[in-house]
Amino acid sequence: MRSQLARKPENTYHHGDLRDALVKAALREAEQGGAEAISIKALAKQLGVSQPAPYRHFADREALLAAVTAEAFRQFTVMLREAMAKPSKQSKLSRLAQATLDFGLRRNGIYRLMFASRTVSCAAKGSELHEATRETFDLVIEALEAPAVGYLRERQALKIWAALHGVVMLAEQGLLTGEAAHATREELVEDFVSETKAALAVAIKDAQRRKRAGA
Amino acid sequence: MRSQLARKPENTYHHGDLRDALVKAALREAEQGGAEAISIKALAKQLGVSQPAPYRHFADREALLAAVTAEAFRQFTVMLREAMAKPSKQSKLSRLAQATLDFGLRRNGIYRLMFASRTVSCAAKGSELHEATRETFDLVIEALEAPAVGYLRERQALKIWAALHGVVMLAEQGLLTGEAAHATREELVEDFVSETKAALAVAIKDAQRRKRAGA
DNA sequence: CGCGAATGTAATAGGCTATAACTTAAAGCT
DNA sequence: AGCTTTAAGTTATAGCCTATTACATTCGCG
Repeated sequence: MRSQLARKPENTYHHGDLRDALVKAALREAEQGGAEAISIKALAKQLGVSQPAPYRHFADREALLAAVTAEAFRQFTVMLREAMAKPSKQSKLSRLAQATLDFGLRRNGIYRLMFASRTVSCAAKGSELHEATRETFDLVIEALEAPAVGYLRERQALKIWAALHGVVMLAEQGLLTGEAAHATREELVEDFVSETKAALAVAIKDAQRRKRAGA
Repeated sequence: MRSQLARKPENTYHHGDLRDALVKAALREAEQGGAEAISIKALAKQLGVSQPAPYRHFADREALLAAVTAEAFRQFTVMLREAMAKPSKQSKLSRLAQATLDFGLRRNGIYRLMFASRTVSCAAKGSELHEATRETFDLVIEALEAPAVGYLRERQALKIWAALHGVVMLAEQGLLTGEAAHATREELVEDFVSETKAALAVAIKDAQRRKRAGA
């Protein structure tokens, strides 16, 4: 198998691994401009194949976008895992949160593809994509480092996950820049992290008290 | 001036108010499908004018999108004001929050145009669009119904604003549906509302104590 | 009334998606 | 090895969309 980003060599007929090369190249295009920046024709040219060649691997543009988004989720998940595994003074949750913020801003085109496009919300319930989003969310639960306490752990995970996405959104929109901000993105994120930890601590203590009372 | 949504009458040369009609019609198209659903050609046909006619009013598609987004912000702001003004047992903040959620889900295509597209983040600092986003944010501050306490009021506004956007995002993505959710969107939003009120109350008491100590 | 500016039209160029019909090469079978 | 099947790529082409150019019509103001 040949390198995935390579152009087709001049005098060969087959590319070698066009499908993968398309996804990777599309991901690079989407980094800044989002889904709109992905053009099948342009990708084909870039990789040195004819325009219709990509259609051997993807039924249409939507199918390519779905594959790209799934790959984006995989990369995102890997990145979060690394951030959580890295030894640090910060808590796992804090590291996950800051890593999410970083990803959302640095690779915003891809981030929008993942969290603000129709591609995902249209994904069927059992689809590769839908599973990928749940897997990422499971990572958030893991980052809480809390025992299961009824449904409260999932709820806290949902809440901080939502809050993080919101911070990325506002930051990208320019509401968190300039002198008007009164708080950096990182500070806001840490606020949410602390609140989550506090709420979880209360929930855990409550659960223990109920357990003792019941025993 | 003729009705803004009307087609051009059969035998007239001028439409009457094409610019406005284009914006309104585009807004209707974007309601479900977002920016991608807006086609200048299709709009022209719909309104009974030739394809190039819209270019008399907008330099290019981007310009139309910007105008549509600005109009969307105006409608959004009006809607929030109405929700806040309506007499209710709920607090202003709660009503603003639930109204935001409602708008974000019901008119998701438009919502994405407003909060998750490049159109806004590319808007210059003094532009119509940038001002519109700030105006909306000022409404959030107003909804807090709290006195200015250093920068803390703005910070709380930013936080709940971010959280609300995150909830819309997750809901649209399907993470808040099904048995797995353990919390409705509305409950999550109310959680954030309560936390914001609590945090503000603390901040206000703190400020008063500092004032007394200083006096 | 008449003229200029605003607004609309027809014709056209160029980019993109997607399909159809044909070609090449790789992989499997005897 | 030689034949066949199939995966993967090519050329040609249709159709939609954006955008521009050159021309036509109407509105409104002096």
